[in-house]
Amino acid sequence: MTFQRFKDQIDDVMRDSLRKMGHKDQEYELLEPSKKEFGDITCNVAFLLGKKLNKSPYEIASTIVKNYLKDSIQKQQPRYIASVEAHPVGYINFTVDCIRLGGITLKTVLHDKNYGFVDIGKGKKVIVEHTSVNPNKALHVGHMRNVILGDTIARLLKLTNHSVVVLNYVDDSGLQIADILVAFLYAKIPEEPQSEFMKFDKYCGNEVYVKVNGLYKSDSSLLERRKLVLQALEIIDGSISAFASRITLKVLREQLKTCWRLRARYDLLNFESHLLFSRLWDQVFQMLAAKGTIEYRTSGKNIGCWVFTSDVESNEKVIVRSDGTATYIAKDITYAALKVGIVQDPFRYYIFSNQWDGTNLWATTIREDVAKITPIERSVDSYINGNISSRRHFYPADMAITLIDNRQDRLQRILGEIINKMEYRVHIYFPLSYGPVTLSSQTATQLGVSIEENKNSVSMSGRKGITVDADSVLNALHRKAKQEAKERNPTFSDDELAEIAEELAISAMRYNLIKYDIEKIMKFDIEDSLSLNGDSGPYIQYTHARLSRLIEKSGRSVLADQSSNDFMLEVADLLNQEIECGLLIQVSQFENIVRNAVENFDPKIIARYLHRLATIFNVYYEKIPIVKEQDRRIRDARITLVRVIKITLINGMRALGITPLERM
RNA sequence: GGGUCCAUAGUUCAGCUUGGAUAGAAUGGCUGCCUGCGGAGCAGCUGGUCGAGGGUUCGAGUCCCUCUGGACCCGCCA
Repeated sequence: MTFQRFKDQIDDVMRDSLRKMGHKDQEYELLEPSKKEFGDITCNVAFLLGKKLNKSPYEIASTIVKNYLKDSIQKQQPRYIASVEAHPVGYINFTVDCIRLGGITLKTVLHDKNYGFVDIGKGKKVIVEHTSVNPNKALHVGHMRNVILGDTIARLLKLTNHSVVVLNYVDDSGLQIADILVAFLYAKIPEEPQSEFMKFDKYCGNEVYVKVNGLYKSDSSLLERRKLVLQALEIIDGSISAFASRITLKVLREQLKTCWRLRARYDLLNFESHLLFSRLWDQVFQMLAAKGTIEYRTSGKNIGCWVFTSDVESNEKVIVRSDGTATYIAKDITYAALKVGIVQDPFRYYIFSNQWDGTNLWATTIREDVAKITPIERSVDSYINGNISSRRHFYPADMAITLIDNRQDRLQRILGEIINKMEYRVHIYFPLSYGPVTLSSQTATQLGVSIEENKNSVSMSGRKGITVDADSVLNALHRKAKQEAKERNPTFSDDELAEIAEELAISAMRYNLIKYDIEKIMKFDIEDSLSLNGDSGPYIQYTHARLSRLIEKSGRSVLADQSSNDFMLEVADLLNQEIECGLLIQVSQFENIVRNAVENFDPKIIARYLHRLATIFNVYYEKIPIVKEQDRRIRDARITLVRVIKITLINGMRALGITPLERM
């Protein structure tokens, strides 16, 4: 902890002073001042005491400062507080000793490549479920928000020493899948897209699904077919199931390509069909019935059903229909129960694929024996090569986080209630809800969607074809970034440019999807999203490239041995410009930023921090000579500061899944 | 009908958890800054009755109430 040392010290001297004044239990807050001239940390205690003592805040503040605080501060060793002042408004403003804080910050960062990633998790196991898109369509930008938020949170948790398992739930047995199957089997819609450039996931979602939904209106026999298909999906070894498996895996592979392209990763694919075949629900049902969590209705509206009565909702929720079949929330309960260990893991696993980061992606299977894996499952992925049927330990976890669209909040609350009644550990099941993505009116108009006069955004709808798929946005970003990179680096080969462009596209997309408040609806505008300037991922990368160039040009340091303690203070002493102090303070706050982001599951905090750090550095770069500085010692001190900023920036980028570039 | 959430520069958004000093970014528009460390940058100007009204408070963008406008949720569908 670096900046925290300063804060802790203020806490100490405040406590000490208040105790001596006879206000031992007086509360107060240590806040970040709104302006730089008000110091580095400010305390509001005089306002709070003023109320009690009926005196003016300034009077109290100056008494505390003069009579108590100054003495108390003198005794601190080492002293991080440089000065303290009672402001006429009533605040007590503390200023940090930049040399002491700078010294300890430089030392900490230079000795720890993982600077900032404090051990918050202590090995605690966390399951993060994200993506979970029906395998009948291409991912649109709304899905991408789920993917990127989930992936970033998983990264943050992993970097802070949580044991993380990332799940992707594949709903391969619902109505939407049946639609696609009906289209191919009975509606004469070809199984292969007309154009070889059309991705299969997009083909299914944008053409097949839309077409078959149109056909239902004119040909009601297709609806009958769909009913039969739905039933057939529940037969383990049926031909419909096998066909369904082939189609959904084909779509899934295309979806995963998009997710992997954005540097998301998973540990396990959980297939809904396997969950159903496992009969786990029967166990869960027995437990719920035995505990009285769900009740059988013998009269009233829901006669013949098993229902759950919420403590907070007025309407009771049907869990088992009067015909004995379970409603869809049953599988959510089952899945949640599995995640938190209420029921035993029934699955076997096989390696579905290798991923971009070198890790294996596993998938569930309900087969006990390698040989029984169907040729279809096998052929779909050549990576399998017999490595099937391992027992793995994906479940249970100390905490299960699920990324969900906030339109499902109500349902998830009920689910949470049910889990809490089965499991004594609280907050173990944690739905993390985010606002859906809507399209700006401009973007909607570009898609040919007519919008009402007073509306300035449009909800996406797969059925109506109102979507912006992730691949198209990425491709557009890639093209634009490549063009710009080429203008700046005319000598680079096409491959080099493509590589850079891809990293810029990924970073622009990822940054854009996490920078907004997680719980708020996000308006997506295709033009805005293509921006590579300002508050964006590429801006961070640009700053990193600048830092790299400076280090590259710096040569050998004339300063003392960099591992010594004296070196740190020597360097901090040379960094006596105001903006250098500001940069050191920023760097020293990174640990607190990470802690904040993890505790609130809020990646936006990291993005805002990186932007601020990069901005201050870019101002520094404009104002102060670094490599050009004539005094060798000052020059080398500045290069040391540059190195420290670079490490901090890189670590923030690691958390966000943005690649630091050397050139762009 | 019941419930959840939102409203802050032309636009997109921070700030609200925990009330405090002159409400911040980005973008757009206008204007400067490269023979110099990377101009995907920096500096300046422009731009706000914090939806409206009331209340609590020494003090409200922030807390409470009412109203207006908007989004979403509430099935023996998934």
